[in-house]
Amino acid sequence: MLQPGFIEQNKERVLNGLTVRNFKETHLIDEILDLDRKRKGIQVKTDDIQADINRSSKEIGALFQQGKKDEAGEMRAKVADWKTELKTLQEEADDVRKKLEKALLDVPNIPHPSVPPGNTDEDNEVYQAWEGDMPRLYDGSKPHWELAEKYDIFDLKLGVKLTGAGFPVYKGRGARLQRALINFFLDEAEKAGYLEYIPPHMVNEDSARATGQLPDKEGQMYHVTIDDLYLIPTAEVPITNVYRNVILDEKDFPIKMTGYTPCFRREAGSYGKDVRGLNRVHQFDKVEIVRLEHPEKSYAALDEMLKHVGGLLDKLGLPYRILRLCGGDLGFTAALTFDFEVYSAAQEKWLEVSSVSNFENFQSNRLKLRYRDAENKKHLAHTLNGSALALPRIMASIIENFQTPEGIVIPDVLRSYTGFDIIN
RNA sequence: GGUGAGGUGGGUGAGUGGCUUAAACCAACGGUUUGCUAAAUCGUCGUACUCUGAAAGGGGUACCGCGGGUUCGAAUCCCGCCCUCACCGCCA
Repeated sequence: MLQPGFIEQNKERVLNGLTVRNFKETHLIDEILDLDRKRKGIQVKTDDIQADINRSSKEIGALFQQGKKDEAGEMRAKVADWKTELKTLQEEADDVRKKLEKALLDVPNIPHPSVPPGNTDEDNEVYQAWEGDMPRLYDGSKPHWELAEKYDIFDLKLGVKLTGAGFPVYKGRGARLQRALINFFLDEAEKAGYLEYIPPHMVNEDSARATGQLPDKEGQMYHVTIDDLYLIPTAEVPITNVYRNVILDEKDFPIKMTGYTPCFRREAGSYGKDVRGLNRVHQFDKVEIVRLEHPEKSYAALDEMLKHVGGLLDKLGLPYRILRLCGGDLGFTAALTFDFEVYSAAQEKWLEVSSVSNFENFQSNRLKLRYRDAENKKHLAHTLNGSALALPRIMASIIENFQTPEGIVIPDVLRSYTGFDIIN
Protein backbone atom coordinates (compact mmCIF):
# COMPACT_ATOMS: atom_id res chain seq x y z
CA MET A 1 0.00 0.00 0.00
CA LEU A 2 1.31 3.41 -0.94
CA GLN A 3 1.34 6.27 1.55
CA PRO A 4 -0.78 9.32 0.74
CA GLY A 5 2.16 11.58 1.58
CA PHE A 6 4.32 9.74 -0.94
CA ILE A 7 1.66 10.04 -3.61
CA GLU A 8 1.31 13.75 -2.96
CA GLN A 9 5.02 14.37 -3.34
CA ASN A 10 5.53 12.01 -6.29
CA LYS A 11 2.30 12.27 -8.22
CA GLU A 12 3.91 12.20 -11.67
CA ARG A 13 6.11 9.27 -10.79
CA VAL A 14 3.13 7.37 -9.43
CA LEU A 15 1.04 8.02 -12.52
CA ASN A 16 3.89 7.05 -14.85
CA GLY A 17 4.44 3.89 -12.84
CA LEU A 18 0.79 2.94 -13.12
CA THR A 19 0.99 3.45 -16.88
CA VAL A 20 3.91 1.00 -17.11
CA ARG A 21 1.68 -1.46 -15.30
CA ASN A 22 -1.16 -0.76 -17.66
CA PHE A 23 -3.29 0.12 -14.64
CA LYS A 24 -6.35 2.02 -15.78
CA GLU A 25 -7.90 3.27 -12.55
CA THR A 26 -5.70 6.33 -12.33
CA HIS A 27 -8.61 8.44 -11.11
CA LEU A 28 -7.97 6.79 -7.74
CA ILE A 29 -4.87 8.92 -7.33
CA ASP A 30 -6.76 12.21 -7.31
CA GLU A 31 -9.42 10.63 -5.13
CA ILE A 32 -6.80 9.62 -2.60
CA LEU A 33 -5.25 13.08 -2.50
CA ASP A 34 -8.66 14.67 -2.14
CA LEU A 35 -9.80 12.29 0.60
CA ASP A 36 -6.57 12.71 2.49
CA ARG A 37 -6.97 16.48 2.44
CA LYS A 38 -10.51 16.10 3.73
CA ARG A 39 -9.36 13.74 6.44
CA LYS A 40 -6.82 16.25 7.71
CA GLY A 41 -9.33 19.09 7.68
CA ILE A 42 -11.84 17.09 9.71
CA GLN A 43 -9.21 15.98 12.15
CA VAL A 44 -8.11 19.53 12.91
CA LYS A 45 -11.74 20.42 13.70
CA THR A 46 -12.47 17.36 15.84
CA ASP A 47 -9.23 17.71 17.77
CA ASP A 48 -10.06 21.32 18.61
CA ILE A 49 -13.56 20.48 19.78
CA GLN A 50 -12.31 17.54 21.83
CA ALA A 51 -9.71 19.82 23.43
CA ASP A 52 -12.47 22.25 24.39
CA ILE A 53 -14.54 19.44 25.89
CA ASN A 54 -11.59 18.10 27.86
CA ARG A 55 -10.79 21.51 29.26
CA SER A 56 -14.42 22.21 30.19
CA SER A 57 -14.86 18.84 31.85
CA LYS A 58 -12.08 19.66 34.24
CA GLU A 59 -13.61 23.03 35.00
CA ILE A 60 -16.98 21.47 35.64
CA GLY A 61 -15.38 19.17 38.17
CA ALA A 62 -13.73 22.12 39.89
CA LEU A 63 -16.96 24.15 39.88
CA PHE A 64 -18.89 21.32 41.50
CA GLN A 65 -16.30 21.09 44.22
CA GLN A 66 -16.65 24.81 44.85
CA GLY A 67 -20.39 24.38 44.99
CA LYS A 68 -21.01 26.62 41.96
CA LYS A 69 -23.76 24.49 40.54
CA ASP A 70 -25.27 27.09 38.22
CA GLU A 71 -22.04 27.83 36.39
CA ALA A 72 -21.36 24.12 36.11
CA GLY A 73 -24.79 23.60 34.63
CA GLU A 74 -24.24 26.25 31.98
CA MET A 75 -20.99 24.70 31.00
CA ARG A 76 -22.56 21.28 30.80
CA ALA A 77 -25.04 22.60 28.26
CA LYS A 78 -22.17 23.98 26.20
CA VAL A 79 -20.37 20.64 26.27
CA ALA A 80 -23.53 18.90 25.14
CA ASP A 81 -23.65 21.16 22.06
CA TRP A 82 -20.01 20.44 21.27
CA LYS A 83 -20.66 16.75 21.57
CA THR A 84 -23.44 16.87 19.01
CA GLU A 85 -21.16 18.71 16.63
CA LEU A 86 -18.37 16.24 17.32
CA LYS A 87 -20.57 13.28 16.55
CA THR A 88 -21.47 14.61 13.10
CA LEU A 89 -17.84 15.30 12.34
CA GLN A 90 -16.78 11.87 13.50
CA GLU A 91 -19.30 10.16 11.29
CA GLU A 92 -17.96 12.17 8.39
CA ALA A 93 -14.41 11.28 9.38
CA ASP A 94 -15.22 7.55 9.51
CA ASP A 95 -16.76 7.74 6.08
CA VAL A 96 -13.77 9.55 4.60
CA ARG A 97 -11.34 7.19 6.28
CA LYS A 98 -13.11 4.13 4.91
CA LYS A 99 -13.16 5.51 1.38
CA LEU A 100 -9.51 6.48 1.62
CA GLU A 101 -8.52 3.05 2.90
CA LYS A 102 -10.42 1.35 0.11
CA ALA A 103 -8.90 3.54 -2.58
CA LEU A 104 -5.40 2.92 -1.20
CA LEU A 105 -5.96 -0.83 -1.14
CA ASP A 106 -6.89 -0.75 -4.81
CA VAL A 107 -3.69 0.91 -6.01
CA PRO A 108 -0.82 -1.46 -6.86
CA ASN A 109 2.86 -0.88 -6.18
CA ILE A 110 4.90 1.43 -8.41
CA PRO A 111 7.26 -0.54 -10.67
CA HIS A 112 11.02 -0.16 -10.45
CA PRO A 113 12.44 2.01 -13.31
CA SER A 114 13.95 -1.08 -14.95
CA VAL A 115 10.55 -2.72 -15.43
CA PRO A 116 9.70 -2.83 -19.14
CA PRO A 117 6.23 -1.74 -20.23
CA GLY A 118 3.96 -4.44 -21.57
CA ASN A 119 0.70 -6.26 -21.06
CA THR A 120 1.29 -9.98 -21.09
CA ASP A 121 3.95 -12.55 -20.38
CA GLU A 122 5.09 -12.20 -23.97
CA ASP A 123 6.42 -8.75 -23.12
CA ASN A 124 8.67 -10.06 -20.36
CA GLU A 125 12.34 -9.44 -20.95
CA VAL A 126 14.89 -12.26 -20.98
CA TYR A 127 17.30 -11.08 -18.32
CA GLN A 128 19.57 -14.09 -18.41
CA ALA A 129 19.32 -16.62 -21.20
CA TRP A 130 20.46 -20.22 -20.96
CA GLU A 131 23.86 -20.64 -22.53
CA GLY A 132 24.62 -24.24 -21.67
CA ASP A 133 23.56 -27.39 -23.49
CA MET A 134 19.93 -28.30 -23.84
CA PRO A 135 18.98 -31.76 -22.67
CA ARG A 136 18.84 -34.35 -25.45
CA LEU A 137 16.25 -37.03 -25.03
CA TYR A 138 16.24 -40.49 -26.53
CA ASP A 139 13.61 -41.62 -29.02
CA GLY A 140 10.45 -42.61 -27.27
CA SER A 141 10.91 -40.27 -24.32
CA LYS A 142 7.72 -39.11 -22.64
CA PRO A 143 6.16 -36.19 -20.76
CA HIS A 144 6.21 -36.49 -16.97
CA TRP A 145 2.57 -37.52 -16.59
CA GLU A 146 3.17 -40.59 -18.69
CA LEU A 147 6.36 -41.42 -16.85
CA ALA A 148 4.52 -41.02 -13.57
CA GLU A 149 2.20 -43.84 -14.53
CA LYS A 150 4.98 -45.99 -15.89
CA TYR A 151 7.05 -45.78 -12.68
CA ASP A 152 4.11 -45.23 -10.30
CA ILE A 153 5.62 -42.17 -8.65
CA PHE A 154 2.60 -39.91 -8.48
CA ASP A 155 -1.07 -40.30 -9.20
CA LEU A 156 -3.47 -37.57 -10.27
CA LYS A 157 -6.50 -39.81 -10.63
CA LEU A 158 -6.09 -40.99 -7.07
CA GLY A 159 -6.02 -37.32 -6.05
CA VAL A 160 -9.37 -36.83 -7.78
CA LYS A 161 -10.81 -39.69 -5.77
CA LEU A 162 -9.49 -38.39 -2.47
CA THR A 163 -10.06 -34.69 -3.02
CA GLY A 164 -10.56 -33.39 -6.55
CA ALA A 165 -8.66 -32.38 -9.68
CA GLY A 166 -5.30 -30.73 -9.08
CA PHE A 167 -4.40 -32.56 -5.90
CA PRO A 168 -1.57 -34.93 -6.81
CA VAL A 169 -0.70 -37.93 -4.67
CA TYR A 170 3.00 -38.82 -4.57
CA LYS A 171 3.96 -42.41 -4.02
CA GLY A 172 7.02 -44.51 -3.25
CA ARG A 173 10.15 -43.13 -4.84
CA GLY A 174 8.14 -40.15 -6.11
CA ALA A 175 7.24 -39.23 -2.53
CA ARG A 176 10.82 -39.80 -1.47
CA LEU A 177 12.13 -37.58 -4.28
CA GLN A 178 9.74 -34.85 -3.26
CA ARG A 179 10.94 -35.04 0.33
CA ALA A 180 14.55 -35.07 -0.85
CA LEU A 181 14.04 -31.87 -2.80
CA ILE A 182 12.42 -30.14 0.17
CA ASN A 183 15.32 -31.10 2.44
CA PHE A 184 17.90 -30.13 -0.15
CA PHE A 185 16.31 -26.68 -0.64
CA LEU A 186 16.00 -26.09 3.11
CA ASP A 187 19.59 -27.14 3.75
CA GLU A 188 20.85 -24.82 1.01
CA ALA A 189 18.79 -21.94 2.44
CA GLU A 190 20.18 -22.55 5.91
CA LYS A 191 23.72 -22.62 4.51
CA ALA A 192 22.98 -19.24 2.94
CA GLY A 193 22.02 -17.88 6.36
CA TYR A 194 18.22 -18.12 6.30
CA LEU A 195 16.52 -19.06 9.58
CA GLU A 196 14.03 -21.86 9.17
CA TYR A 197 10.41 -21.54 10.28
CA ILE A 198 7.59 -24.04 10.20
CA PRO A 199 4.63 -21.67 10.19
CA PRO A 200 0.89 -22.35 10.39
CA HIS A 201 -0.70 -23.37 7.11
CA MET A 202 -3.70 -21.17 7.73
CA VAL A 203 -3.69 -17.45 8.43
CA ASN A 204 -6.21 -14.92 9.65
CA GLU A 205 -7.54 -12.01 7.68
CA ASP A 206 -5.07 -9.52 9.14
CA SER A 207 -2.12 -11.54 7.90
CA ALA A 208 -3.57 -12.06 4.45
CA ARG A 209 -4.25 -8.35 4.16
CA ALA A 210 -0.82 -7.28 5.37
CA THR A 211 1.10 -9.10 2.65
CA GLY A 212 -1.39 -8.01 0.02
CA GLN A 213 -3.31 -11.22 -0.78
CA LEU A 214 -6.44 -9.46 0.42
CA PRO A 215 -8.30 -7.85 -1.12
CA ASP A 216 -6.42 -8.40 -4.39
CA LYS A 217 -6.48 -12.21 -4.49
CA GLU A 218 -9.60 -12.90 -2.50
CA GLY A 219 -10.94 -15.53 -4.91
CA GLN A 220 -7.61 -17.33 -5.26
CA MET A 221 -7.36 -18.47 -1.65
CA TYR A 222 -9.23 -21.29 0.03
CA HIS A 223 -11.31 -19.69 2.75
CA VAL A 224 -12.26 -21.73 5.80
CA THR A 225 -15.40 -19.75 6.53
CA ILE A 226 -16.43 -21.46 9.75
CA ASP A 227 -13.33 -20.06 11.48
CA ASP A 228 -12.64 -17.27 9.00
CA LEU A 229 -9.14 -18.49 8.15
CA TYR A 230 -7.37 -18.74 4.82
CA LEU A 231 -5.19 -21.61 3.60
CA ILE A 232 -1.88 -20.07 2.72
CA PRO A 233 -1.16 -19.65 -1.02
CA THR A 234 2.54 -19.34 -0.15
CA ALA A 235 4.76 -19.38 2.95
CA GLU A 236 5.42 -15.72 2.23
CA VAL A 237 2.20 -14.88 4.07
CA PRO A 238 2.85 -16.36 7.52
CA ILE A 239 6.61 -15.86 7.42
CA THR A 240 6.53 -12.18 6.45
CA ASN A 241 3.80 -11.60 9.04
CA VAL A 242 6.16 -12.75 11.78
CA TYR A 243 7.31 -9.13 11.65
CA ARG A 244 3.93 -7.46 11.39
CA ASN A 245 3.73 -4.49 13.77
CA VAL A 246 7.39 -4.65 14.67
CA ILE A 247 9.89 -1.82 14.96
CA LEU A 248 13.38 -3.12 14.23
CA ASP A 249 16.70 -1.56 14.94
CA GLU A 250 18.78 -0.65 11.90
CA LYS A 251 21.41 -3.08 13.19
CA ASP A 252 18.95 -5.99 12.94
CA PHE A 253 19.16 -6.09 9.13
CA PRO A 254 19.31 -8.24 7.15
CA ILE A 255 16.61 -10.57 8.45
CA LYS A 256 16.62 -13.77 6.44
CA MET A 257 13.94 -16.40 6.87
CA THR A 258 13.02 -19.57 5.09
CA GLY A 259 10.31 -22.17 5.38
CA TYR A 260 8.78 -25.16 3.72
CA THR A 261 5.01 -25.30 3.45
CA PRO A 262 2.35 -26.74 1.23
CA CYS A 263 0.68 -23.99 -0.81
CA PHE A 264 -3.00 -23.90 -1.68
CA ARG A 265 -4.36 -22.09 -4.69
CA ARG A 266 -7.82 -22.22 -6.15
CA GLU A 267 -6.53 -21.22 -9.60
CA ALA A 268 -10.00 -20.02 -10.44
CA GLY A 269 -10.29 -19.06 -14.07
CA SER A 270 -7.24 -20.90 -15.34
CA TYR A 271 -8.93 -24.05 -16.59
CA GLY A 272 -7.56 -25.67 -19.67
CA LYS A 273 -4.31 -23.73 -19.80
CA ASP A 274 -1.10 -25.67 -19.17
CA VAL A 275 -2.86 -27.81 -16.64
CA ARG A 276 -1.61 -31.23 -17.59
CA GLY A 277 0.30 -33.28 -15.08
CA LEU A 278 2.03 -31.21 -12.43
CA ASN A 279 2.06 -28.03 -14.48
CA ARG A 280 -0.73 -26.39 -12.49
CA VAL A 281 -2.17 -27.84 -9.29
CA HIS A 282 -4.22 -26.67 -6.31
CA GLN A 283 -1.83 -27.95 -3.68
CA PHE A 284 1.93 -27.99 -4.01
CA ASP A 285 5.03 -27.86 -1.89
CA LYS A 286 7.41 -24.95 -1.85
CA VAL A 287 10.43 -23.69 0.04
CA GLU A 288 10.31 -19.93 0.30
CA ILE A 289 12.98 -17.41 1.24
CA VAL A 290 12.00 -14.07 2.77
CA ARG A 291 14.14 -11.07 3.59
CA LEU A 292 13.63 -7.83 5.46
CA GLU A 293 16.10 -5.20 4.41
CA HIS A 294 17.26 -1.64 4.81
CA PRO A 295 15.86 0.33 1.83
CA GLU A 296 19.33 1.10 0.54
CA LYS A 297 20.29 -2.56 0.46
CA SER A 298 17.18 -4.22 -0.87
CA TYR A 299 18.23 -4.38 -4.51
CA ALA A 300 21.61 -5.86 -3.59
CA ALA A 301 19.62 -8.42 -1.59
CA LEU A 302 17.44 -9.14 -4.60
CA ASP A 303 20.60 -9.92 -6.63
CA GLU A 304 21.82 -12.21 -3.92
CA MET A 305 18.50 -14.05 -3.95
CA LEU A 306 18.72 -14.49 -7.73
CA LYS A 307 22.16 -16.05 -7.28
CA HIS A 308 20.84 -18.36 -4.60
CA VAL A 309 17.96 -19.61 -6.74
CA GLY A 310 20.18 -19.92 -9.81
CA GLY A 311 22.66 -21.90 -7.71
CA LEU A 312 19.98 -24.43 -6.77
CA LEU A 313 19.12 -25.03 -10.41
CA ASP A 314 22.81 -25.27 -11.35
CA LYS A 315 23.31 -27.90 -8.68
CA LEU A 316 20.33 -29.86 -9.93
CA GLY A 317 21.61 -29.59 -13.50
CA LEU A 318 18.44 -28.06 -14.91
CA PRO A 319 18.63 -25.55 -17.77
CA TYR A 320 16.96 -22.28 -16.85
CA ARG A 321 16.49 -18.71 -17.88
CA ILE A 322 15.62 -15.60 -15.91
CA LEU A 323 12.92 -13.17 -17.00
CA ARG A 324 12.35 -9.64 -15.86
CA LEU A 325 8.58 -9.27 -15.65
CA CYS A 326 6.97 -6.48 -17.61
CA GLY A 327 4.59 -4.00 -16.00
CA GLY A 328 1.46 -5.86 -16.98
CA ASP A 329 2.68 -9.20 -15.63
CA LEU A 330 3.98 -7.80 -12.36
CA GLY A 331 2.16 -8.85 -9.20
CA PHE A 332 0.03 -6.28 -7.39
CA THR A 333 2.48 -5.76 -4.53
CA ALA A 334 5.83 -6.08 -6.34
CA ALA A 335 8.12 -3.32 -7.58
CA LEU A 336 10.40 -5.68 -9.48
CA THR A 337 10.09 -9.40 -10.13
CA PHE A 338 12.36 -11.95 -11.77
CA ASP A 339 10.89 -15.27 -12.80
CA PHE A 340 12.98 -18.41 -13.18
CA GLU A 341 11.89 -20.82 -15.87
CA VAL A 342 13.21 -24.33 -16.21
CA TYR A 343 13.27 -26.08 -19.55
CA SER A 344 11.14 -29.15 -19.60
CA ALA A 345 12.56 -31.24 -22.38
CA ALA A 346 9.71 -33.58 -23.18
CA GLN A 347 7.10 -30.85 -23.22
CA GLU A 348 9.56 -28.56 -25.01
CA LYS A 349 8.44 -25.72 -22.78
CA TRP A 350 9.83 -23.30 -20.23
CA LEU A 351 8.11 -23.76 -16.90
CA GLU A 352 8.05 -21.14 -14.16
CA VAL A 353 9.62 -22.51 -10.98
CA SER A 354 10.43 -19.39 -9.03
CA SER A 355 9.43 -15.81 -8.68
CA VAL A 356 11.77 -13.48 -6.81
CA SER A 357 10.49 -10.02 -5.91
CA ASN A 358 11.30 -6.81 -4.16
CA PHE A 359 8.21 -5.20 -2.66
CA GLU A 360 10.12 -2.18 -1.40
CA ASN A 361 7.91 -0.69 1.35
CA PHE A 362 4.54 -1.62 -0.16
CA GLN A 363 4.04 -4.60 2.14
CA SER A 364 5.78 -2.91 5.09
CA ASN A 365 3.25 -0.15 5.03
CA ARG A 366 0.43 -2.61 5.54
CA LEU A 367 2.53 -4.74 7.88
CA LYS A 368 3.57 -1.67 9.88
CA LEU A 369 7.09 -3.04 9.72
CA ARG A 370 9.54 -0.29 10.55
CA TYR A 371 13.07 0.29 11.73
CA ARG A 372 14.87 3.01 13.63
CA ASP A 373 17.83 4.70 12.02
CA ALA A 374 20.91 6.01 13.82
CA GLU A 375 19.00 9.19 14.69
CA ASN A 376 16.15 7.13 16.13
CA LYS A 377 13.81 8.12 13.32
CA LYS A 378 11.37 5.49 12.10
CA HIS A 379 11.14 4.36 8.49
CA LEU A 380 9.39 1.56 6.64
CA ALA A 381 11.60 -1.44 5.92
CA HIS A 382 11.79 -3.22 2.57
CA THR A 383 10.52 -6.77 2.13
CA LEU A 384 11.54 -9.35 -0.46
CA ASN A 385 10.77 -12.94 -1.13
CA GLY A 386 11.35 -15.72 -3.59
CA SER A 387 10.55 -19.34 -4.23
CA ALA A 388 13.58 -21.50 -3.62
CA LEU A 389 11.94 -23.49 -5.04
CA ALA A 390 8.42 -24.55 -6.02
CA LEU A 391 8.37 -28.31 -6.26
CA PRO A 392 5.93 -29.60 -8.90
CA ARG A 393 7.56 -28.19 -12.00
CA ILE A 394 11.03 -29.01 -10.68
CA MET A 395 9.75 -32.52 -10.21
CA ALA A 396 8.31 -32.51 -13.73
CA SER A 397 11.54 -31.30 -15.32
CA ILE A 398 13.73 -33.73 -13.37
CA ILE A 399 11.48 -36.58 -14.44
CA GLU A 400 11.50 -35.48 -18.07
CA ASN A 401 15.05 -34.21 -18.52
CA PHE A 402 16.78 -37.09 -16.78
CA GLN A 403 14.76 -39.92 -18.29
CA THR A 404 16.76 -42.66 -19.99
CA PRO A 405 15.72 -46.00 -21.41
CA GLU A 406 16.87 -47.49 -18.08
CA GLY A 407 14.90 -45.11 -15.87
CA ILE A 408 14.98 -41.63 -14.35
CA VAL A 409 18.47 -40.76 -13.18
CA ILE A 410 18.56 -38.80 -9.90
CA PRO A 411 20.82 -35.69 -9.86
CA ASP A 412 23.99 -36.23 -7.80
CA VAL A 413 23.19 -33.61 -5.18
CA LEU A 414 19.95 -35.38 -4.28
CA ARG A 415 21.26 -38.90 -3.92
CA SER A 416 22.27 -38.56 -0.29
CA TYR A 417 18.71 -37.42 0.36
CA THR A 418 16.86 -40.00 -1.74
CA GLY A 419 19.03 -42.97 -0.92
CA PHE A 420 18.67 -44.24 -4.51
CA ASP A 421 20.14 -43.03 -7.80
CA ILE A 422 17.54 -44.13 -10.32
CA ILE A 423 13.81 -44.59 -10.56
CA ASN A 424 13.07 -47.63 -12.70
C1' G B 1 -17.28 -27.52 25.03
C1' G B 2 -18.07 -26.18 30.70
C1' U B 3 -16.52 -23.33 35.07
C1' G B 4 -13.40 -19.77 37.25
C1' A B 5 -9.49 -15.99 37.16
C1' G B 6 -7.23 -12.48 34.30
C1' G B 7 -5.46 -8.98 29.90
C1' U B 8 -2.16 -1.73 32.11
C1' G B 9 4.21 0.84 28.60
C1' G B 10 10.28 -3.41 26.46
C1' G B 11 9.48 -6.40 31.49
C1' U B 12 7.43 -6.71 36.70
C1' G B 13 3.40 -4.21 38.66
C1' A B 14 0.18 -0.05 41.31
C1' G B 15 -4.18 2.27 40.03
C1' U B 16 -12.26 0.80 41.32
C1' G B 17 -15.19 7.87 38.33
C1' G B 18 -11.90 14.15 38.42
C1' C B 19 -5.42 15.14 42.95
C1' U B 20 -3.07 10.09 36.44
C1' U B 21 0.20 14.53 32.82
C1' A B 22 -0.50 6.09 34.04
C1' A B 23 3.04 5.65 40.18
C1' A B 24 7.19 2.66 41.51
C1' C B 25 10.90 -0.81 40.28
C1' C B 26 13.73 -3.38 36.46
C1' A B 27 15.80 -3.28 31.59
C1' A B 28 17.72 0.10 27.78
C1' C B 29 20.22 4.66 26.30
C1' G B 30 23.18 9.29 27.47
C1' G B 31 26.17 12.25 31.08
C1' U B 32 29.15 12.72 35.70
C1' U B 33 32.45 10.26 39.05
C1' U B 34 35.86 6.36 40.98
C1' G B 35 43.14 3.63 38.37
C1' C B 36 39.85 -2.66 35.88
C1' U B 37 34.89 -6.29 35.83
C1' A B 38 31.58 -3.14 38.28
C1' A B 39 29.22 0.41 41.55
C1' A B 40 27.19 5.27 42.70
C1' U B 41 24.57 9.40 40.81
C1' C B 42 21.79 12.62 37.44
C1' G B 43 19.03 12.71 33.07
C1' U B 44 16.41 10.48 28.82
C1' C B 45 13.18 6.64 27.98
C1' G B 46 5.84 4.51 24.07
C1' U B 47 2.83 4.57 19.39
C1' A B 48 -0.27 6.88 15.68
C1' C B 49 -2.49 11.08 13.54
C1' U B 50 -2.31 16.30 13.21
C1' C B 51 -0.96 21.69 13.54
C1' U B 52 3.36 24.90 13.64
C1' G B 53 8.58 25.56 12.33
C1' A B 54 13.98 25.84 7.41
C1' A B 55 15.44 22.67 11.27
C1' A B 56 16.07 21.63 16.35
C1' G B 57 11.79 21.80 18.66
C1' G B 58 6.92 23.10 20.38
C1' G B 59 1.32 22.60 20.58
C1' G B 60 -3.27 19.43 20.06
C1' U B 61 -5.95 14.67 19.79
C1' A B 62 -6.33 9.47 20.38
C1' C B 63 -4.51 4.87 22.49
C1' C B 64 -4.46 0.78 29.43
C1' G B 65 -6.77 -6.68 24.68
C1' C B 66 -10.74 -5.17 20.58
C1' G B 67 -15.64 -2.88 19.57
C1' G B 68 -19.87 -0.37 21.52
C1' G B 69 -22.46 2.19 25.70
C1' U B 70 -23.32 5.26 30.43
C1' U B 71 -21.26 10.19 32.18
C1' C B 72 -19.86 17.12 31.97
C1' G B 73 -15.61 13.59 32.79
C1' A B 74 -13.83 6.29 32.05
C1' A B 75 -7.68 2.39 32.65
C1' U B 76 -11.71 2.48 36.48
C1' C B 77 -18.92 1.40 35.61
C1' C B 78 -22.20 -1.53 31.81
C1' C B 79 -22.78 -4.80 27.20
C1' G B 80 -20.60 -7.83 23.21
C1' C B 81 -16.23 -10.12 21.21
C1' C B 82 -11.08 -11.89 21.15
C1' C B 83 -7.04 -13.85 23.75
C1' U B 84 -4.23 -15.99 28.06
C1' C B 85 -4.03 -19.03 32.45
C1' A B 86 -6.20 -22.90 35.81
C1' C B 87 -9.39 -26.99 36.54
C1' C B 88 -13.10 -30.35 34.27
C1' G B 89 -14.87 -32.91 29.74
C1' C B 90 -13.38 -34.73 24.87
C1' C B 91 -9.18 -36.15 21.98
C1' A B 92 -4.31 -37.01 17.67
